[in-house]
Amino acid sequence: METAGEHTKEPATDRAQQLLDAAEALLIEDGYDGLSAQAVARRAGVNKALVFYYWGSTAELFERMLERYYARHERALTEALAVEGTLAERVHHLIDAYLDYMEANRGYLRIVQQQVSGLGPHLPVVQRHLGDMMQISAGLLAGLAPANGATAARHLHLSLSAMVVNYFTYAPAMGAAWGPDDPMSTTSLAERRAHVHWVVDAWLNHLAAPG
Amino acid sequence: METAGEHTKEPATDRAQQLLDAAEALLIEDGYDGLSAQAVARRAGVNKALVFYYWGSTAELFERMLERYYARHERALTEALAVEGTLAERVHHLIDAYLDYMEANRGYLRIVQQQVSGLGPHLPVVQRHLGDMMQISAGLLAGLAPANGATAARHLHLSLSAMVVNYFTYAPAMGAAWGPDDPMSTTSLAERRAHVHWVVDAWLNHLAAPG
DNA sequence: GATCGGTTTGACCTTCCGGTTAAGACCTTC
DNA sequence: GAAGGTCTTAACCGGAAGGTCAAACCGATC
Repeated sequence: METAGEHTKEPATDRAQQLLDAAEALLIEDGYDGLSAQAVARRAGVNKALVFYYWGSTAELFERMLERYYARHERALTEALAVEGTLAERVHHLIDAYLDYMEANRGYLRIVQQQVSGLGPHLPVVQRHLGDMMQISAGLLAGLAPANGATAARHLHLSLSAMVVNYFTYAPAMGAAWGPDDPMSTTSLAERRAHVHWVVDAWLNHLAAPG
Repeated sequence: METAGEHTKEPATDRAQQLLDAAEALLIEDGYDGLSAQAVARRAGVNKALVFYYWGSTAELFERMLERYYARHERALTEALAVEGTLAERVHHLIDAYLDYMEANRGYLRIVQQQVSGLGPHLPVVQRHLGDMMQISAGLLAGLAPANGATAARHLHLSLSAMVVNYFTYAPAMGAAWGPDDPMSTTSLAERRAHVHWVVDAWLNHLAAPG
């Protein structure tokens, strides 16, 4: 009887975590295409067969990585929502948490985007969590967007998320066209943060006085 | 001496176009991962070797497909910009053209997103065009966003593009969480269109009277 | 020191990938 | 109908992928 090879649940062994971390590092460096049992094992300095011994399959390993990302993300957002304040302040808090998390977890966006746009095998997982996070965020936004239709909370959520997420995806990919500064530098990120906050203020303003 | 196998320039043969179209159809159905010389050939009903006979390599075929998408997209945007009107009207026109193009070319977004987020082999091509389109759009937006910093034209462009693009990427991926209606139905798309227009109006409003 | 369990490894299997090649089919043109 | 280019195909190659397996390792326990 194996101890680690229980593939129905997630193994919590040191080795298993080590492989998970190796996969995450690899994802950040080489993208999703660079992920393979061979590559993960090499990165962790062990034999390829260990990946299957601890995780059963590459699919389960990658899915676990995805779940870990989502768990961290949802916790970050929930914590941000727990802070008291006016509705506007709470939205600003949410944005900050969102940006902070993206900044600290560069591989997260990559794998999610990859799955969604590439009809990847883990799409159901992504789908489920996208729904969950929409509920979290839309619950707050519904407070300031009573109307249905064009200003429905789901639209606001999607746009908010889009403005945050696409910065990390596209600003670095624009190269010199973005500007002289590195989009991932502290000052650039602060500028983007200010932009998103400004947009939200514009929303609030326009919702209050749509002239 | 070959006639079609001139791999330095793009072949314009019927067969070559047929393979290109097959690749595009395949991209829409199965995503970028589903693309392979084998799959493209099978889809077109011909032998795999023809892909290499006409295109030299799968990389060149896919790159040509990408270039074709971008050429169409840039033409659509340029045409939209040629329409006369107030600044606000022209921005609304630009949004409409953007949305129309995305709606009509579902594979486009998929391959671009895939390349950018997956550090794909065609990233340089994407990078170049992202820069070009930024110039096109930012040139217009600069007229209404004089300020540097948080409201710089490049931020407005990125946010605009994000709100359009992410709808097609994420709304369908949210499943039931998005709502009862199919996000790609005519009425849903019209609602999204109204949303983006509303956001732009909010921007203009807030730029004029930032209180 | 023999045994026993969990751990680790190298060697191997199948499948699919991009790509090549030699030969056959086809279609003009003389 | 022979010639010669164009088009198309089956067969093949090397490499890398996911995955399996039996054997070797190794630290406990008796």
